Amino acid sequence: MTKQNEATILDSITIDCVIFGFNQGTLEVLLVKHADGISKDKWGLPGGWIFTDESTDAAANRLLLELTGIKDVYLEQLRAFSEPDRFPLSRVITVGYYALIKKEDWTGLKPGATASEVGWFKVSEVETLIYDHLHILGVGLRRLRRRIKQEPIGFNLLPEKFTLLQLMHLYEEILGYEMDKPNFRRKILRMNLLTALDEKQKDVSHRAAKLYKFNPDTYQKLIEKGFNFEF
Amino acid sequence: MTKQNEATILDSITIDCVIFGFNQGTLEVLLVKHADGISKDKWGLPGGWIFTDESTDAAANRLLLELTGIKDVYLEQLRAFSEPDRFPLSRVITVGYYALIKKEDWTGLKPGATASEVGWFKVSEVETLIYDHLHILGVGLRRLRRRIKQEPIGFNLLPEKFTLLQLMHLYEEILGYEMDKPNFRRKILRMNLLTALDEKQKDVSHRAAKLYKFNPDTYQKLIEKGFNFEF
DNA sequence: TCTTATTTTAGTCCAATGGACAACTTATAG
DNA sequence: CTATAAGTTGTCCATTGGACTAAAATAAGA
Repeated sequence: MTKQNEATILDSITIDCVIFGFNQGTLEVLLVKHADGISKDKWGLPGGWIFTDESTDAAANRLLLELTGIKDVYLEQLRAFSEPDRFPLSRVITVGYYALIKKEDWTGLKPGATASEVGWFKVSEVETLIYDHLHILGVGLRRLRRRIKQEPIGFNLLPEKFTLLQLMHLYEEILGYEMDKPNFRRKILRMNLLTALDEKQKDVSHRAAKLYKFNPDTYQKLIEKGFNFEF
Repeated sequence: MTKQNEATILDSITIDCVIFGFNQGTLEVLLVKHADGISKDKWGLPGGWIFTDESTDAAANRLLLELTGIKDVYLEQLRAFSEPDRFPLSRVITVGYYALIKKEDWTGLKPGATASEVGWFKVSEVETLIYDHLHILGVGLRRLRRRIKQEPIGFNLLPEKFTLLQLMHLYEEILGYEMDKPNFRRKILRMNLLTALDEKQKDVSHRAAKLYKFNPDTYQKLIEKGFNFEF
């Protein structure tokens, strides 16, 4: 986190991003190991500075693209984190974001990224991070838990095509409790948000589950009719 | 909005606050008229600078105390607003807050406040504000609508003692639709959040309604048992 | 072809809830 | 005494959520 161009970068404000991914039934977060500075060799959230001519939203999107090479990511601001002593060297306020990415799109660190090392970690196993990043992660997780019950954003963590059971496992992992399979099916299908595909799972040693995809357009139309997603 | 002390105030970050009040069945917001500068004589949200040794939460609380003289106000951060051109003279990011105050506590502008004029306006009738303040107000209103369904925060807008019908009217006004009296009573009383008082309304030309108060301690205990407020 | 695994799918049961509605009771000011 | 508007009780019904049972389907592998 070194400033590259004093003239075009905002002083004393940064962004930090909680990037969630879902892999084999567990919720993961992308962390970076700092290459130098006072937090050398310690893990933290990916972050960066904000150009004077861009919004924080734009800065967060740029960071995400730089770091992952992925465009059009689900991204939402958490809030500003501003404790005076949160950053030990100077007074820096950070604007936190969280992002949901499909791990299938992740092809490894983009060449030329500044961090010395990046890695995916199980959210439940992250215990220490630099500065107040553990706190920001916690806020991000709570926000995700709340949002996923009110808006169909979970699909951003799954591949384009998924089975209902995968979706249920996603909910179970994030919310932290188990669900009933038949009831889950009924409830989610009743909403008419999913399109059943003519495809099935492959390479499984049991009856292959049908694949579905989430239909954002349908969702929009339902919203306009007053539909209220709720889980 | 002029800087008073270059040395102890953060550059390029401000706070702005949407202060809601409830008066005779309508939701109101506190606005200030700027005394000078490019937005002289125009209405906007109350805002201010942040000291280098305080968090934005602390700054918002300080602002509220300076402006209203009221302590212990319900206050929640909305988020950072950061469009590069939101403030015409320079690049300023603002952290938005919204607050709920009991209008009975409001005794007029605190002497010595900087704004030339302050006033309460019906939220539904506010049409123009300086900078992006109308946008911030909108975000605040949406947040209030969402929160009031999930957490018992509406009481912060009512007097200490209130009738069930007053509470219902508060919900109706904020959410924008009418409710059924008997059903509302049943639902809210079933939650056991309210303590019935031995007092009644006075000076009404009909049967006086019983007064209730909200009990935060009871709420806390219920939360710990897994209770989930929902309206 | 048979077995095994696990999903898909259909269906039941019950308690709780929300919404709509009717109607009666009470108390207060004037 | 009366008009007023709140309090209060209760019914009805459609919907939902949760718990549970169990049968049918199908893909891989032996």
